[in-house]
Amino acid sequence: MLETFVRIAERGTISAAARDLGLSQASASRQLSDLEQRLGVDLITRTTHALSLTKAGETCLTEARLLLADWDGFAEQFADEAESLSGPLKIVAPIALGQTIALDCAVAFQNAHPGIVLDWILEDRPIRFSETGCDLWIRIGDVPDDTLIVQPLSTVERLIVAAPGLLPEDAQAEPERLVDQPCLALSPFEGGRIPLSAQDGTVRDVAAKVSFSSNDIFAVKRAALSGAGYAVLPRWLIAQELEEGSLIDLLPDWRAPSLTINAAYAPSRRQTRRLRLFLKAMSDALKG
Amino acid sequence: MLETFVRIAERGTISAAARDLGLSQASASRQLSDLEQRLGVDLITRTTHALSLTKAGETCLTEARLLLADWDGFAEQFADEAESLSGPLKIVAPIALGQTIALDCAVAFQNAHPGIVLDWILEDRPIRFSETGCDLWIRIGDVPDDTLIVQPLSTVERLIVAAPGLLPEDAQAEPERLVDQPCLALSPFEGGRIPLSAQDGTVRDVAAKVSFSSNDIFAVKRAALSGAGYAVLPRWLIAQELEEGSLIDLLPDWRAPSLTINAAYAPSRRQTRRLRLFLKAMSDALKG
DNA sequence: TTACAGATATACGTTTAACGTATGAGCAGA
DNA sequence: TCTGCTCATACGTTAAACGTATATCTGTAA
Repeated sequence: MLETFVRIAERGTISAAARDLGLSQASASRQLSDLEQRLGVDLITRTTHALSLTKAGETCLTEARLLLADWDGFAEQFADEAESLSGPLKIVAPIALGQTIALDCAVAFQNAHPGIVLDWILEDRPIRFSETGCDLWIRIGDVPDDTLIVQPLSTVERLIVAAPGLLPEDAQAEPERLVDQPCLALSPFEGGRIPLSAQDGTVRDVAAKVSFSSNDIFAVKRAALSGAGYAVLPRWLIAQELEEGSLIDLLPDWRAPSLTINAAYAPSRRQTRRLRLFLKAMSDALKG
Repeated sequence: MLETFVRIAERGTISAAARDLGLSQASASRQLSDLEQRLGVDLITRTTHALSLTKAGETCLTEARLLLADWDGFAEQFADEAESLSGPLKIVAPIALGQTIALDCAVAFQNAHPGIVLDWILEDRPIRFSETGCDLWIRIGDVPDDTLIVQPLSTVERLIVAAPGLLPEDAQAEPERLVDQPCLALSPFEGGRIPLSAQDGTVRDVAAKVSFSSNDIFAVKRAALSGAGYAVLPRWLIAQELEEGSLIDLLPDWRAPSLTINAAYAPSRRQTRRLRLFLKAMSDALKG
């Protein structure tokens, strides 16, 4: 009943929700009516071709999701630990991360637990998490939603790199060597300055001469590989290139501020075991 | 289903729970079996004449109560504000408080909302709240259960009083005048000293010569009224006697440490409206 | 020891609630 | 206008839940 309502709200149509749940359209429609009557409020205003949540429907949706998650967690806590995991797991991740190491981890998790059905959504922009029906939101940097529980998974080391030849390799290199070089920036890049810090805590600001910027980090990486300039890139993205030597660490003693990879989820009283274990797996993978 | 399980656990027999819920004994028994099968765990070990919760049953009970409370709160939040309150409200209160002003407040609340069914339990000793099935626990002083949400309702001013004649009334009286007088103590009374503080913050410890002690505050009050000595009593207990003059404030400038009246309840995501309003009424009554 | 009162679990027929199919009406896009 | 999709309602069917009846067990009192 609650599940049907949530599904209807997510899919935007009663018919689609009914198909999802293996119900007839008539049943889904009736369940929604019943719920509305039981609560004494209209939840969804229906025209024949478009549904929209009422004000009460909005709050009902978020509350219902929490309630369902609580119930899932409740039922699951008694399940035998040895029992295999199963069930849906819908996750939003940053695009670049979700195409590479996070994806590897997720796929490995799915292989280890064949009963799990992963829905892997890539999206860099902030989302209204509660409206997405997702179980987990992986995000680099702050999570702009204080209704969620945020758990840091790992930190991202960011290096100044370029293709060999742009500058000679130099273990003692100082930040000032960057000022005349073209910078390949990941937009939005604000302020035009790159704050760098050394291992001993010294801090230095370097002006960046941006010659290329993109909102796609793979494009920035490719530009760097082609020798177009230097870029600030996370280690996980360029680990292989560093090893191969196709990119080199221009300032081995200096690092751009590290970012935090956070995991955010709805504050249900007891999270499902599959989410708990997925979080653990992801945390281990990102730290290792 | 969950409700049936909780009721069975509370009543200790399936038959009684079935009667409470208006079900046949067979249905209640089957619902319990179904729940156990669904969770895959034995919740209650049954012999023909006695039930006892298993380990899993214990945790299931507390979780189920929270889940049910959440559901109640969920369903209720859409109810029309104008609708009258109804439903059960089971409350544990300290004996003396629950026989006097708190009782007055509770009865007034019940009169204002005839649909409410109050179950008013008086108990001074710490309880295992989650095992009682209560909605609210009113307690003077600390609440020894950190799984609960604690909300201070009011503070209790405590005066040094005695019947007239024990000592002459004296607006400038100093604590030292007590040392030779018999003290009527509420047990447990530990340390043998009464810490007093003046309005200006001055603190003074007075040794108490205990000649009488009781675990019943009404007995202490009565002993004081009979002139047996002085006592430390809360203002709400003796407001009328002070007005009549049958007890007098021996140290008008000094007070024993005040206590806090706390309200504690289970951390459900959304408390029921009746509990919320009762708390407000009780808070107003105790502060006024 | 025996009888009884009160407890639980199961079997079986019945009632009730939920479901699916079918149908009519409404709206969008071709 | 026509087609394809939507939602709501009516109706017959299916499945779940319920109650009655029954067998069994146990603690208590005769």
